[in-house]
Amino acid sequence: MLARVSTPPTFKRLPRAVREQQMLDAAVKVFSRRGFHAASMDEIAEDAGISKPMVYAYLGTKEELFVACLHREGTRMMQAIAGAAAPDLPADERLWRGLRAFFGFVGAHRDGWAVLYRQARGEQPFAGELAAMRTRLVDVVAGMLDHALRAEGREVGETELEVVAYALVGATESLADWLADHPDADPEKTATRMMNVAWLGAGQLLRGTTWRPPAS
Amino acid sequence: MLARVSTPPTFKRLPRAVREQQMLDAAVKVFSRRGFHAASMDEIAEDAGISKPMVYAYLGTKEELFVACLHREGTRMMQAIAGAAAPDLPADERLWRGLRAFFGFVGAHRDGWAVLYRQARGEQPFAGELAAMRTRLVDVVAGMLDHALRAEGREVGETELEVVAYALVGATESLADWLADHPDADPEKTATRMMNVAWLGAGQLLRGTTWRPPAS
DNA sequence: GAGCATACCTACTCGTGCGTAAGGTTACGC
DNA sequence: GCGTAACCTTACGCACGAGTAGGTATGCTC
Repeated sequence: MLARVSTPPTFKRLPRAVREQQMLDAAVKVFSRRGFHAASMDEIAEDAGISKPMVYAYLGTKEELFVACLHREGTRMMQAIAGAAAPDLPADERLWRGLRAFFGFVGAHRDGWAVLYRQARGEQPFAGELAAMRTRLVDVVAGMLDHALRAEGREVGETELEVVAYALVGATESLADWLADHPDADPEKTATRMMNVAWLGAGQLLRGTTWRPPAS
Repeated sequence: MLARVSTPPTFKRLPRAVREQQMLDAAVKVFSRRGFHAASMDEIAEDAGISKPMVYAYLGTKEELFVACLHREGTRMMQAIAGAAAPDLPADERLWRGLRAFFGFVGAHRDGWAVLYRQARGEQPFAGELAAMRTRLVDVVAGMLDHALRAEGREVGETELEVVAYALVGATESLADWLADHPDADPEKTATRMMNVAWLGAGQLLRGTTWRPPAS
């Protein structure tokens, strides 16, 4: 009450949709800085310029809030990538565009997405959420490889394909981390480097060249 | 006291070194099942067949305990890999042996190491610990690539090298996760697959072949 | 300008789990 | 056979943070 006197005009009453976005912004920021567990609802509320019960009223429990963050950021990323992927282009062109979009997105949301991603990997409750996104990505990549293979009349076992896709996605994530940790690095250039590793490696595989273990 | 009567011979007094290993075993098990935060010291103590204050007396706080786990498992892994790396072999042979040792290790410690690794990525307090191990790995790989490059009279910028190494390490970790999630998958085969992607891709790069972005 | 819904707050409860104090028991040296 | 040191216990203090109860202000509708 006493404090109220000094801040009468500060409290703007805002519509729900706006406040929800502010809360999500704050949540992403705090979660990414502190990690899921170390982040407190109080801090998120304070950072959003609002009180804690409002967060509960709008976004639910802490876990639900985190999932909401994951969804918003994940959806944004998927859209950014999907927007760049014209399905009737040659495989390397599609891969290139996808990678460029992906690294562009990570570069623009450094502490946003990459760190949420890191977070969600460990925490049991969200392993599922994240695994789903990852699986979608792997499937997309595997599909692309498969498509390119069939176009050349070749074919490869399903597991084989999945594993290669897994490796590529892993390499890409790893470079995304690297990018997030190097604020002055160029996303475009990073995408090119990834493309080099991925395409030369995968390209060889597509052409039927394989490496065989020595007889040891 | 009453309970004591029914269990007089149960309590073996064991030397510190033995108990410490038992505690670490239990800690690795519980941390990997529950995750760092969800794991409770009580459960770890119970699983080790000992009471909580003993854990504190020997291994210190929860964070210190986790770091101790990380160190033990990390050291074991590094040794497994180092033991397989004769420095005077050709680069692809060395890479192959390293990968085989690595996947062999992960295969043998599925819920041990791979999951701790996943854990440590997110949690702020351990980002440093893990980053150090990762950096060592990246340096080893980068050194190998550099060595192979110079042998062919070629040379590449330092960042370039680091990034490629980063991508390879990321892809390898990703496959390690895949392996940990597929209990009946063959580590040897997984290593071969990784070798395919890595070596064909890196091999091309070594030979000077590079992919260039289209003029868009 | 009464009524009603929505935005928003302060100030609590309560569980959980880290870390510890204080004391009991076994082995071993002398 | 007795001290002493290491081993091991039960039982607690205490902080922190998720989630809530209950109340106040604001604006919109008729």
